[in-house]
Amino acid sequence: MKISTRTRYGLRAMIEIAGAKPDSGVFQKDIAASQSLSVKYLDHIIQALKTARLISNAKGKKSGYILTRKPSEITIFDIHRAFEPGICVVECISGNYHCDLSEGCQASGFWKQLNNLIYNYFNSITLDDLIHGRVTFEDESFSEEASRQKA
Amino acid sequence: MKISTRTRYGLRAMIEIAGAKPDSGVFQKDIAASQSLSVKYLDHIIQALKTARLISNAKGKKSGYILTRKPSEITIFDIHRAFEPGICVVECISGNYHCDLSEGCQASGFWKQLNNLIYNYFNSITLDDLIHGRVTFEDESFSEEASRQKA
DNA sequence: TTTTATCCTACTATTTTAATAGGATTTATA
DNA sequence: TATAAATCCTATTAAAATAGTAGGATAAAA
Repeated sequence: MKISTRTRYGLRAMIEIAGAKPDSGVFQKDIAASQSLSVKYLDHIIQALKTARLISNAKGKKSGYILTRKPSEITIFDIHRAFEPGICVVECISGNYHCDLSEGCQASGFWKQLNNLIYNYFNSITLDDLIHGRVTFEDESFSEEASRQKA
Repeated sequence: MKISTRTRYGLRAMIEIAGAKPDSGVFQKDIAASQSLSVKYLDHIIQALKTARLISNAKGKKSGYILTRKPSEITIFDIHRAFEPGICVVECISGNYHCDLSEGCQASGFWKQLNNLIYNYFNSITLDDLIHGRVTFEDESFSEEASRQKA
């Protein structure tokens, strides 16, 4: 249950582009610098965002990226979809998958609900919410219990 | 964002054990057969559940597993925890992680909320809910939009 | 025409996960 | 008391996914 680093970097890149002055595009090298990534690596991430038509730029030397839509019109699901084909927590709930056991599988409903929960969340939050600090989590205790990690 | 197959099989094994007649334990070979897994592979999964003290058995030839608690007292989070150290959708929100950018990271709140959402869901559903069919998902349209997968 | 920046594709390395394998231990039972 | 059935335990291999690097083509501003 890990979000890929590409998606994480992609979201941060979007936040950075969204936060720039409206008239000036943002360069890859600046994003790379502020996020401590090589320009070459960030390149993939930027290209994925561009292919998904979330950002655009002029060609040539004076390029630099801007959003194609207002931050309030870009959901996190849109950004996630630039890097992943969709949200699918287990293969066996995707459309064309056939499972011999699915007839009586008492777990599939649980996974479908989980999938839906995540999808609805991703779809309900926009880039605008993030850049205006409307999505925060104050309670420090959550990480103790739930997000314990390998040493 | 994939649930590991071990966790999936583990959940199904728990459902199978929970669904057995109360007085008779369930054998690995029977679970393996009904889920089309080798006994050797299922072995790992069963051992993880046992280490997590979710199931127990007698030693020797007439073994066979039973739940250590009532299904209503076993949450999906308990089962998940038998296979994973915790729920952690991105490394950078776990307790002892330090991120240079976290000072002004406008994404971390989003990830923490996601983590919490999943944790609360896992914690709110019990094995009893599953074996009595209380967790279902009827709407067929969800998979079209959200869970599209690679061909 | 040189420089800056994106664009595009291929590749390598790393890590994670899935699955197999071999044999030790325990105990019912023939 | 031997043997068969079952779990227990550890090591290893195989496969897949992901992260990250590399090289050069292209476009346009200076």
